[in-house]
Amino acid sequence: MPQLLGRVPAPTLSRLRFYLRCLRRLVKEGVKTISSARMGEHCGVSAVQIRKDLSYLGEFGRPGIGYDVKHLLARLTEIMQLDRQHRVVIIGAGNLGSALAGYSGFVLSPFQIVGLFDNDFSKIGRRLWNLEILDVNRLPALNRDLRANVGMIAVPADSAQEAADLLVKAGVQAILNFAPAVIDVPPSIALRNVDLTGELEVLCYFIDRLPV
Amino acid sequence: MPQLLGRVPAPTLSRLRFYLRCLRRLVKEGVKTISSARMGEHCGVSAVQIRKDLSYLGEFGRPGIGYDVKHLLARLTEIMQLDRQHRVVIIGAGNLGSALAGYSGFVLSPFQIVGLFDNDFSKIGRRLWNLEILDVNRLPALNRDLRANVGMIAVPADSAQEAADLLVKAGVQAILNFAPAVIDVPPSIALRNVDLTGELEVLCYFIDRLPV
DNA sequence: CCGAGTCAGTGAACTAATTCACAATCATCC
DNA sequence: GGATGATTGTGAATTAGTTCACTGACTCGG
Repeated sequence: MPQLLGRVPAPTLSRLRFYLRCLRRLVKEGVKTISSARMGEHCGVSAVQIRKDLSYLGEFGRPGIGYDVKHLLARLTEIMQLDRQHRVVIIGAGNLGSALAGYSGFVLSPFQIVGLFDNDFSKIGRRLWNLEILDVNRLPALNRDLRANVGMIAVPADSAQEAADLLVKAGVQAILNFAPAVIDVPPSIALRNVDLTGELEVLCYFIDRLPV
Repeated sequence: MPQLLGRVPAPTLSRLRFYLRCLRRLVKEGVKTISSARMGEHCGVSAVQIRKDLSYLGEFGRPGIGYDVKHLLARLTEIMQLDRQHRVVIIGAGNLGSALAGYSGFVLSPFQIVGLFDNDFSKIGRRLWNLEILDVNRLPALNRDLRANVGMIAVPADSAQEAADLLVKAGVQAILNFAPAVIDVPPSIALRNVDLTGELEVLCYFIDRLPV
């Protein structure tokens, strides 16, 4: 495992997904090579920014030509560790949890939903998208078989920390938190937050304040 | 409308939602005043950072005391324009769109879902969460009555730009895009993107690369 | 009313990120 | 095979964001 962390700026890492997305489309369209300038147009990032970002990860391009689409995609996929399957459990079988469990974007992706958990006894035992809703308190025990390494938290803010603790105890390595709450996990576990209403709120700030 | 834009750094704006969230909880708990240090612990931001952030928006605190919780909450709410109702339409009545339409976080919030649209004739006309699913092509016309000023895009990447164009034509002022695609809107319209699989992908980068 | 302790606000120093400017590389055409 | 135009990779300059260090306001206890 190349220890690329620390040298790679966080904004660069966030932009990498745009490049991945763009490259996948280019592969589908049969495009063989692409310049940083052209790719920049596609994903709304300056050409220099793309070259700089990629330079943190290695040298992929050829002067005068550009980047080999397939090769760059393969390398980035590898660096992002998307070349292997990730087994995902979801905590919270409410609206959001159910939507995530059935999200079509996961088919043909390296992410496979292997478990759906809740603490509501009226939900436990029912089936959803071919998954049985399981008792969240049994998660650490059940994960010996499930072998999930990624967890998604889709519970109300009050129980988010509790859910996180159970995921940690279950041994996942990465957590995506959708609850509008600050949660605490050991430093060795990767954590990112997605805040729906938060994003909406920030959006409102800009209303009537943008240049025409 | 105070023209606070441009002077306020984007990261500050993103952190504001943490402060809002924290203040709302403090109000509920009956806390009267709070210092930047204490608030920092609550929302995982340094005390100086909080003071600096707030200093971009005005002077809210009193030396030796801290911030008056209710007052600060009211002022931030006003600045973020969350003191008025926002009318929201959702495009895409699939898994994600349905989950958003029924999201419980919106009750008692300034966001009210007033319309749910799709282009799939097998869905149009059906009801979901007390909303009739409407033909997305009629959105610009129907929004004269709906009067939505915010739109959420929950369609596949292919049709995201199309959805955005319809929202613009309908006259919304802000768009929250959940489709994994780069979309283009006039500069006067606020746009933010939420990228579920993208976040998951970035998360994977950190697996096995975090310090123990 | 004085002294000790708390805490907001902020210019200055520092750190991180982006953009600039340009040398080096490569295909192509004549 | 040398000139031309395209394009990468990167040190240097610039810009943006964060943290430091300190001033001055305020409370409280005696």
